Amino acid sequence: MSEQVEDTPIDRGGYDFNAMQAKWRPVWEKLDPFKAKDDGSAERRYALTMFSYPSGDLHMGHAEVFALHDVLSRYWFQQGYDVLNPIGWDSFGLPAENAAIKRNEHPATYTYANIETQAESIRRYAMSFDWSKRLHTSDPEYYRWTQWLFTRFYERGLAYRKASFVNWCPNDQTVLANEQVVQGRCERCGFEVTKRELTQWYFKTTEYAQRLLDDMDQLQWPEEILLQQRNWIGRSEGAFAEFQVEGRDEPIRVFTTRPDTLFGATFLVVAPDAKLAADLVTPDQQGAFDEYLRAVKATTEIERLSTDRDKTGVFLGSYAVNPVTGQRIPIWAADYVLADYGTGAIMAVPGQDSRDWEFAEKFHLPIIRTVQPEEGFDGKAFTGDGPAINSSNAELNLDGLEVAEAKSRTIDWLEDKGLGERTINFRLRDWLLSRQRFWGAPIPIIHCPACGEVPVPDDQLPVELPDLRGSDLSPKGVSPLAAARDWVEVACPKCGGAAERDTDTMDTFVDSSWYFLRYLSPEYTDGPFDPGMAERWMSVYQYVGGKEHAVLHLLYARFFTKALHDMGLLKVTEPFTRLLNQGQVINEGKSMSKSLGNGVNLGDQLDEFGVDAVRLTMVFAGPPADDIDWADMSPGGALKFLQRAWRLAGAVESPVGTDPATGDVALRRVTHRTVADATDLLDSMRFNVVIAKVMELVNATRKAIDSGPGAADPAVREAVETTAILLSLVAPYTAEEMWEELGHEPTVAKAGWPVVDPALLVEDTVTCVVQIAGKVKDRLEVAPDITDAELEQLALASEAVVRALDGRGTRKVIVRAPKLVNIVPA
RNA sequence: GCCCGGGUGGCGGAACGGCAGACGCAGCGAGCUUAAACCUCGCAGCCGAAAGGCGUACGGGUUCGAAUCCCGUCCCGGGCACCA
Repeated sequence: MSEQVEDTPIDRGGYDFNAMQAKWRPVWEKLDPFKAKDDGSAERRYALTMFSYPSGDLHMGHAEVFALHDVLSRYWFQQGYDVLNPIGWDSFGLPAENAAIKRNEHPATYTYANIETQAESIRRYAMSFDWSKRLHTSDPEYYRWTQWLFTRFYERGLAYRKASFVNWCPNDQTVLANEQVVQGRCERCGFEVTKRELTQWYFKTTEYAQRLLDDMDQLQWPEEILLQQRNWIGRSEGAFAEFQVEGRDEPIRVFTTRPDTLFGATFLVVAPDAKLAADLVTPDQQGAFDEYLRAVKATTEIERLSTDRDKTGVFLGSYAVNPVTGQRIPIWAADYVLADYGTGAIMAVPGQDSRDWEFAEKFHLPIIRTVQPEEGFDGKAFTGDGPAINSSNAELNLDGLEVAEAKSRTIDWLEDKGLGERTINFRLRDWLLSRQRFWGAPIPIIHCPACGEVPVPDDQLPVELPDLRGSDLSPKGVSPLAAARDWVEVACPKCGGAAERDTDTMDTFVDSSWYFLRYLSPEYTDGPFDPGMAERWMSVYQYVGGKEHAVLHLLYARFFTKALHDMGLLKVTEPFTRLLNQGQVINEGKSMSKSLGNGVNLGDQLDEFGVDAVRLTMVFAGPPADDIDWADMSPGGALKFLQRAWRLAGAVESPVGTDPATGDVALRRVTHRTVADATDLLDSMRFNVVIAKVMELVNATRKAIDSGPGAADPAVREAVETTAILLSLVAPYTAEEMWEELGHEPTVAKAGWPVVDPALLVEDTVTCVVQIAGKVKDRLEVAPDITDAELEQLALASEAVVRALDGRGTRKVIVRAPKLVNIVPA
């Protein structure tokens, strides 16, 4: 498509976006208008966009999120807020490491080269960032504080190490957090995830589960994201219940949401990979169990998760006793029970649970219904509500009770007997944060044979990465750091004896869980951030970014903020008050990818249409949250509009400073109405409609010049100056050029938001619609202050109404002066 | 399977329960031009010559009045998915 341009150069009528871009960039860089003042002269607003991962140059997705983010930031600048709008890079991570292996160099080389490329592109894209706040998470000055925070978490027991079966990506050769496993595949590379038993570092996110739920009502976030987080946290109310095991002192504890069905518990199931299973297996079942466990470990997550998969399991040889029936019930191991949810053991109630039913059917275990299914129910397990049946013993009688009542009676009984209690369980797991890769912040822990885990003292931070490159970094299943012996071997900070550094690095999501705090004071050396700055600027007023981070970054950042609050480091408990999720930029109905070959190169688009036209296209495409199919867009149309707007500036004939008061009232009304509408629309983030309104203003101004009061009318200057200011949010180069043409000094970015004269929002006449039975029959031009009675009379006298009524009387007349009359004929 | 979104012209999308289709793209016509491009102006949901009728996925309902609210159905997109 770019060939056309080369063949027949389009006459831009003097509008030359390349020249504008070259002309204004240095001027703006000198003026540096977007630095946060922090002097108390204006209300503060922290505008944040998700920082970039430096994997290459900017792409179409960046172009969209930046365009939307910049509209808001520039809008607030124009309104006079003291805006903090920082930019930085999430510069640790695997791609740099993989590139370094391939090119036999240090990951930093690739990383910082890409950062420079992106920084240059961002400047060209005319983003209103405060560059003095710039940071990179891979700088030692940054990760020093990531490590400092880790040790604070460690001291409070919020960071700990444990062995368990963890998600392992065989391709990236590292463990993954739960949140990074999507449909059984590695979120990053798409490889099938397997399980490995490893000792890993965790953050205790579960300790904050309830507060993460509760504080959601402070957040003005898309409901969709809140819902996803709610589901992810997965609160469920129920009870623990204890089952005595034959020949064992310790009972088995299970978690159930249906304590009312206890009478129907005909067997127990434990997770095969839980320690409990190994404890319970009897010698004669040992062989069968070992074989089963081996098979379970060999299954990939994908297989395990497939719903239509047959239930598998093995009898452990032991028996427990149902506490209400006294029945002897067998204990099985099966992989439909998860080791790390609840207690890793369940009471199976096949009558009321479809998974248990399936299992019972397959292995010929008894099924007892304890809830009366509704009339005509022909299914298997009945999971609905209904009266309890088969549920009584000498002490407890549930028969006839509805589920809710039966639940609470059972729990009361269990608590009474010391056999269990009411509880709440969460689906959320602790956050696995250690990674066996190089390009990340080293975990600041020293393992000492005498003292155990010893956090690196604050004055020895940062623990800098050793200089490894090329094949030193290739994945070996253990961290590459382990091979750097002179780095690993250190003196224990406590006893001075020989000790070793922890060789894992932190998940890059740790870096991004607090970067918005470091932005406040990136040079600060007395702590991770300046507490005064945090008090003045937090929480982030508006966060803009993609919804792919719904349960990853956004949940982790919330967790960090709460933990920091509890440590007394932060006043606020939530990081981001408002959230805007932009859609994706796709092409021809599919997301852009190399394999599909449907990628659109941002650089090409910018070369062909210019920065302003691309930004305008992104903003005008539709509601910010919707995906943009680039194939449906017309950056050429956006460019045409910008030229049309720009030409207005050259047409204005009145001198700068002309008082608009004597100008053409009709055009002035359009101008002021446009500003009023745009203000409301921007406040509700309906940017595409704002653009439509500006287009209408441009059209009205053109008409005023050509066939109205003419180019010398003061209202024309007012309209064009307003256009320039409104356009400065989305097309800064064009707007600046117009502003200069109009006789002003740069920069239009801080010209100030136009003031609306309320008197000009009142129209002379209003179009009143006259309907008969809801169908429009006539339109009347009436005074805006017409009374209901007058209007009704006028409407009934209308020729069209008389014709349509055709002699029928009126049954009812609804009058909504001055806009509408609806006549209901008899 | 469960839970969310969403279905409006050829296309992207507008529309406090009150003129459906603003604004734009593509299209058509006119002016300017030797011609074209650019630019400016105009037309444009569908059927119909017109009057008029029909139209916001489909079927019902509430209402003086429904794209908008309620119920049911279908389709598309997304999230979760053995969480006891």
